Amino acid sequence: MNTSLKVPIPTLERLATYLRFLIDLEASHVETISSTDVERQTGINAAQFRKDLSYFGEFGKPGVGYNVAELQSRIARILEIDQLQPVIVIGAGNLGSALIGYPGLKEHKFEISAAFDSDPGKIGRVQGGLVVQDPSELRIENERIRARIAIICVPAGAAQTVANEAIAAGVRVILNFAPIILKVPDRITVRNVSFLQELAVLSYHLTTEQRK
Amino acid sequence: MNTSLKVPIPTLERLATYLRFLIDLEASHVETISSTDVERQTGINAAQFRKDLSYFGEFGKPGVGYNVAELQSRIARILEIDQLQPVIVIGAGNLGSALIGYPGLKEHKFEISAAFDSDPGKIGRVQGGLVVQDPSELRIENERIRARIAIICVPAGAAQTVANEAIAAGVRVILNFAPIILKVPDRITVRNVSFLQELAVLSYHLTTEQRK
DNA sequence: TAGATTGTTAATCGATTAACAATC
DNA sequence: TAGATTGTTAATCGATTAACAATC
Repeated sequence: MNTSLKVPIPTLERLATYLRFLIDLEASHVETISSTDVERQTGINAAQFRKDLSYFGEFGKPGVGYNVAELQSRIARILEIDQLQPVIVIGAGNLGSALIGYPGLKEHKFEISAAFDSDPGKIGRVQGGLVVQDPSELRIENERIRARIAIICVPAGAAQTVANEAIAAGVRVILNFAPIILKVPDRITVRNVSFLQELAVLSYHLTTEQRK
Repeated sequence: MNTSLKVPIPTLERLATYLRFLIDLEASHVETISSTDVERQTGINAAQFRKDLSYFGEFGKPGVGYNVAELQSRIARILEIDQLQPVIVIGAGNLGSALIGYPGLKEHKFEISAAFDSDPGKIGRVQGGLVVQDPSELRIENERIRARIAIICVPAGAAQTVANEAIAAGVRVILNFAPIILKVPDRITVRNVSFLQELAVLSYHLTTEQRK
């Protein structure tokens, strides 16, 4: 095994893809799979797959392949998706509501434990079984919930402020949907999701015709 | 200028970030900006910024910097975000509805021109000014709309089928929210957005504590 | 044993960044 | 002219992939 501590981000992203794929395989009662099978079915290079796994140990049997159930549960453990993880959502607009109502999260052990919004018209309302709260409650609420993950779906103008509040409340990683670059301390990890960025890249591809 | 045709994907992603940033600068009446300013305010390396732009031409004046308004409009042109682009949304559940109702899209010249869903309970209903249609209408509808961009927000099980239908209807690039790897012809570009993948990567970061 | 497939090393490829001559 | 900053080349860094000995 590759004892180095530096796991490339692309490797982590693919790990999540493998996990999804393995869950589907298990549902279709496939017991064993080889790295070549993975390549055929996902398009991810077989050597890449093996290399990705090598950061975390040995998972297969030479000449045989990988046990689907075992690999699945070991990847889940690596990604800490084997135990329920509380998450807070800040911003209960269209997107926030969609996330709160998304059943896939719970299936992957992410549980939305609280929702916040500064709109007085939303505070106190119930969404997906949660009462929407004022962001000023964030700190006190999170003493109880102890969420380390926050999802930010507020407009760009409010994002930095709520990010600061979330961090003060003990959040350590942030999934940011606001189209803005958040300034955070080094110890905090942020991942940005931007529909507009995705669409912009696709839009460029339209101009150039071909490309794989 | 770097006449090579191969623009790295990360460069395109950053281009979208620059565009957003420049729009904000323009709103604050900043007229000129240097690559060092960009680094200070976005965290993106100054050389990187200059290199990214170099794929598309010359944009600045040595000793002076870049004209914000001009750079903004030229990047918009490169990404084809200077003219209204029709988009179809397939899947009008929580996420699909959120996208249909997202004003940021129109601001960036993406116009959702049709929405489809196979749920009979949704077909015929109006959402965000659009009548939800049966996916079997996709082909005929798109003869009129001529959208080349489709956003897929159906469950995993239905995603490949609707992708095929979208492609048959003339769609050339796909933004896929379904947690599945779509099989598409080489000429089609797909970008995947996966909340679960994002959360999984963040979840891993929690296990390792530090990291930037 | 022969065939298959792993885990890992080494080679390749591509993206980031530092350095600097050219230019305003 | 002196100072600032560009665009681009070259050096560095990191990720992908091919190759293969080890192993079932």
